[in-house]
Amino acid sequence: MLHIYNTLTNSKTVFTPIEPGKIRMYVCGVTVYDYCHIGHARVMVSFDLITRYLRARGWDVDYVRNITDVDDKIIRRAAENDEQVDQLTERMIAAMHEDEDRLFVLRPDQEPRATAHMGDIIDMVQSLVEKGYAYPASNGDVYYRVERFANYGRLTNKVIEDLRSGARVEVEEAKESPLDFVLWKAAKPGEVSWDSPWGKGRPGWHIECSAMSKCCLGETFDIHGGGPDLPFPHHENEIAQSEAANGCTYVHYWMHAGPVRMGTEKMSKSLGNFFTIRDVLEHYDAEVVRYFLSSVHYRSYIDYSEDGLKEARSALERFYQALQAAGDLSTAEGSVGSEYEERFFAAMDDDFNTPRALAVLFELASELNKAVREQLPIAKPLALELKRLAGMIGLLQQDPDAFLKGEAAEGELDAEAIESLIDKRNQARKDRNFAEADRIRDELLEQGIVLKDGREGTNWYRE
RNA sequence: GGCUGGAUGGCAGAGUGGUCAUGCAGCGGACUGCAACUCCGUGUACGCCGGUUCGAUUCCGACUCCAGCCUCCA
Repeated sequence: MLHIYNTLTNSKTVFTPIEPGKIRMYVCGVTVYDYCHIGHARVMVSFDLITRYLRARGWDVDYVRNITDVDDKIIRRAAENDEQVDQLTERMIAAMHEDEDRLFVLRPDQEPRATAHMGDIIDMVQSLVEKGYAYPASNGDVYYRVERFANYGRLTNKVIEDLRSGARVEVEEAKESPLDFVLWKAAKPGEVSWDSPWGKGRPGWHIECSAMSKCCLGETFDIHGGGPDLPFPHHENEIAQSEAANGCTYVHYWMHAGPVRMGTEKMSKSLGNFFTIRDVLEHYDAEVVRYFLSSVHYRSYIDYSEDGLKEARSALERFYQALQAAGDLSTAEGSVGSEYEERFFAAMDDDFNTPRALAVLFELASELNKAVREQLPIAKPLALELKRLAGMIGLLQQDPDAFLKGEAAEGELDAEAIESLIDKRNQARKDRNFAEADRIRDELLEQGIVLKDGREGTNWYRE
């Protein structure tokens, strides 16, 4: 039975869908003014693995992740770059898709963009104004009247009184209360804008998610997810908007990924201590990065480190070496019973516990290695099972040779050159000229090529 | 200050009221011409102080420390 940790109740509970067999899930996506960093990658990979797993278990998942393609930061960055807002956002969306593809992240079923939903956004603001939950202010903005919403703060256990006394924001004079947040921002001269009943302007950040999730998934849906910095105020404000406008429960399960840290601090744009996905992929294989992000439970913090990435590389080498040793699986068949599958499912059903699920896969790899070593017929079925289960979380789907041998980078030996040296070495070994054989092996090792002599000749891989 | 999480062996990281996580690294052995891979074996781990219990790393309470949110940020 699937259990999910719900931020709303701060507890793990049995997942009950609104409609049997179906899951409607909305995840807050990226504001596209810059390249995605590893923190974004964590959210992408986490919800990708969750979606893949749920589908593998037979759920019909409708996965929506929005793109925020208009906001202050985008406008500012476009001005700095001296380009149009939509030029900048198209560029960044393309880059994001490229990053995702490389990380084996499948596209969401729907990727709504704020600029394509202006009508829905304006309708919702209008409805909030009509119901008295929002008001147009003297400066042209429209604000949400936070204190009018009785349940405000329920998601993050905030008390209105505390928020009011702790308000650090400069008091915007046009607001009735410092807690009120903006639904519609009046345009400044020269800014991109859309017509509305309150004049030219653009949406505040929170309203787009309320409007787009309603449009894509309905007024009430199953799961809403996002990064660690979204529960307050973003998701709290979404609840206030949607529940006030629609008059019904917004979301049943709230899921939030944990932060990626650099040293002991959160990796974030505002601290400037971040690595973009493309920076990291310059130096590490994409599946290594994906494995690294999957090797810690999605809700825990994860420390970004070179050592962590190297360890992820070692772990994947172990898996791929086992798969490689099992040989060609294209025509293999047979089953290995349900023990591994059951334990893998039990781990994943427990709030998507990937570290526990991976431990099961390591045991499977270990048994596979034994079977290969002893040339047992169960070897290929074990390998198939390993690949099948790992595939449910988006891992181990590459060809083992491709992963282990990798691509020759600039100035590195290519496969042909390596194999020719291996032939020379094997001739030397045959001649029992071990000094020469070892010299060749050391020469290859200096290039990062590790050799492995087996029954059927010499194999190699890149470190 | 308020609200959330967390503190596990050399490192990473699960979990559990009393027998094994798992991976990396280390050590011993097998295999190998020697290695690598693989296999076998190998570790007085559970922040601190009390309490409950026959027994607590696991439950309860206090304490210390760390992180996230409370401001745009995944």
